[in-house]
Amino acid sequence: MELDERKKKILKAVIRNYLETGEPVGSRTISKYTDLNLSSATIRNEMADLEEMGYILQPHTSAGRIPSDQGYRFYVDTMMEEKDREMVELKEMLLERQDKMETLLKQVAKVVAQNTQYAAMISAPSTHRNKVKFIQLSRVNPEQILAVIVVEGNVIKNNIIPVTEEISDETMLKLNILLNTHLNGRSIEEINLGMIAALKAQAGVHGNIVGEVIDAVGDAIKADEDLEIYTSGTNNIFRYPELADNGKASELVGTFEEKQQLGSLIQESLEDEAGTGIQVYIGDEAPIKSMKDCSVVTATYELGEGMKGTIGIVGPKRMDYDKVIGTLRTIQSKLDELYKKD
Amino acid sequence: MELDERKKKILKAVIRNYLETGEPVGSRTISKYTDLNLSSATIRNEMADLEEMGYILQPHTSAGRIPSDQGYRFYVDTMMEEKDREMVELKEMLLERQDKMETLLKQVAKVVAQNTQYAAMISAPSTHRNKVKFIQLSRVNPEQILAVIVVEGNVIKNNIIPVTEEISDETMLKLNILLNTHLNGRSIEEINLGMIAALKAQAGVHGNIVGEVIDAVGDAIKADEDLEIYTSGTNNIFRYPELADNGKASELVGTFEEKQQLGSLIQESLEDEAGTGIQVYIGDEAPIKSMKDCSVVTATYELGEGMKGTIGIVGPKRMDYDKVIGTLRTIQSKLDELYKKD
DNA sequence: TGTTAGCACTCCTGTGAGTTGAGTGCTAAC
DNA sequence: GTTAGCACTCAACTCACAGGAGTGCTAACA
Repeated sequence: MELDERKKKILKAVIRNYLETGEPVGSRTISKYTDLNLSSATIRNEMADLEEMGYILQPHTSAGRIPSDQGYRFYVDTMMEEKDREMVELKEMLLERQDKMETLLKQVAKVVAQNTQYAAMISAPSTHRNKVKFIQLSRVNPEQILAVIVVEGNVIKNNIIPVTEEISDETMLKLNILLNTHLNGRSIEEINLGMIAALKAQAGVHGNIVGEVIDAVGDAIKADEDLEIYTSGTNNIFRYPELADNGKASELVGTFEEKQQLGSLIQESLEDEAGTGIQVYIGDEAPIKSMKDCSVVTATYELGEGMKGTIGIVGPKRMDYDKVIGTLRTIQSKLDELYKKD
Repeated sequence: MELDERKKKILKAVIRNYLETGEPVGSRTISKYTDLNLSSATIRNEMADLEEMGYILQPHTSAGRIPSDQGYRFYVDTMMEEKDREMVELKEMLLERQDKMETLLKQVAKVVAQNTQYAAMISAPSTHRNKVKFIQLSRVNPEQILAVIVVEGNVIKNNIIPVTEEISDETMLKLNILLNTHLNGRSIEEINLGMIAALKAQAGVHGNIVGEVIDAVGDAIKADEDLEIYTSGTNNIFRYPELADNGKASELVGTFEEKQQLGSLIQESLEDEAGTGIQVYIGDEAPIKSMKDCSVVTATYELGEGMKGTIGIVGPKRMDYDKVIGTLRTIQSKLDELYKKD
């Protein structure tokens, strides 16, 4: 059977109505609130067809229809009319410049959650294939040396190294030069065991310091990889009865707290980039099973230098996709501006 | 009226029973499950007295009794029998040494949540009245200077300062000496406007760099104050019907996500230290209003050098206080050991 | 005087019947 | 192809009623 123009209109009307009310929608409603000028009986026939084709379904015989996952998918793919969202709070927020990435991200998540009334998450931007940019050893006091490692993307790692023996200024200088000449500009793949051994040999009795520094380098690059994720508005899930029942709510809250679980979502969204960087997962499409009754919309954002992160919104399947996607687009461009201004 | 031995026994029995079942407990139950050998009628008389005195209450006329906040309070203050908790996971966890404070705290929170089946939170230890320990400026590349500030307690703050003019090695050295001689060992109160002005004047054209460094010093000390808090097991609240209903659950989840709100609790628990450092807040006693139907137990822990943090457990009023307090005590001592081993 | 048995009373809880109403599918007429 | 009409379905609500747990009170007992 074919999905002609009229069927599409009806499907759209069903979905729109259901997104608003959350109640199954009947033929009479459609007949009244569309410009099709068709009687409810005709609508009923069409709806029976749509059901057969899998776009909508009936919770029970004598109820109206609700969209199926396939229906939502069709809607998202072909019928959406993105709303342009103006977010006052966001503008204000970005006016007072955030120095700390963490604060910025938390704020963005908060604004998104407040604007959409869904749960929001955001991952810190991560660069891949980091290279060492700069290393600095300094003596804090006779027993402690501070190692600062800066890797590309200005991720900074500090490490305090305890030392037993006295270390002269000269030695410190030597170690600094040694480390910088050999490690700067190197990626983690380039720093191999042979190199490490050679460096340690050159450092002589202070080989252990070199060892610690190299460990810290590894950490600095890795730390960047185990992505930090911030969430906001988790409690918005209680707004939607279909998610708020005990079992589901508990699972979802758990997932949002155990942020690692969200990692797979972030990952997938970063990899599978198609054009605009906005992805919609409906029900089982998301890689997290506790979200099987949810829809998830993710957007990748870029903060320059290939620093990519992901923003995600989790809500019920009857999510206001138009609004959500509009919001995410706005955020994308604001973040872009923000970087350019820097 | 006086609270004689028998009344106490009955009160204890009512509370114990209610903690287990969560159902109002009737006179017959008490008569059967205590060694008092009294008939239900007698128990009823006593229970009427206990109700009049405010220790227990009736949800409705024909129901059993449940403890009032006052009843819980009395129980916690005078009748508890702490259980010694052995936590296998904790031991294992602490065996594999955690290098990162953050990971350690998250793990502790997780273990506590899993062991108690309540929601857990933990604040990072913070030292008060920090002093600057060490400052180091270094040139990452011609346009960027990295400032590293170490304050007491080894809190480290990095700041990248963009510069337009070329800065010579000599100037860098001078700036380093200038900053270190004047700022090291100073607390935030000691660094006043006059001092800042003087430093800027001495730095001449590079006054802006000094300004940025001083801002960073402020941040480093402040960063330590706006406490980091980690949570775990938020979804445990769904185990307890009295907390799981939509409105309450939503509020609680919100509170746990907005970690600042938990700050007041942490603060209070740190200040009001009476001996063991364990505090019990029943209902309204806690400074957070979304927890009015909860009980909160907090414990301060010390990681040496006056680094104090707080662990908290949030659950229903019918919390297994004995177990929770036992657990917290165990954690306290384990963390203590951990520090000593260092 | 303290304890207990007995009894009427309260009130939550569960159940089953009956009603309502929204919505459907089908048929026949337009 | 569209529509009016009608019988049918089924969740949701209401209501009455029974059951049961628990109480308070009274009177009797040790």
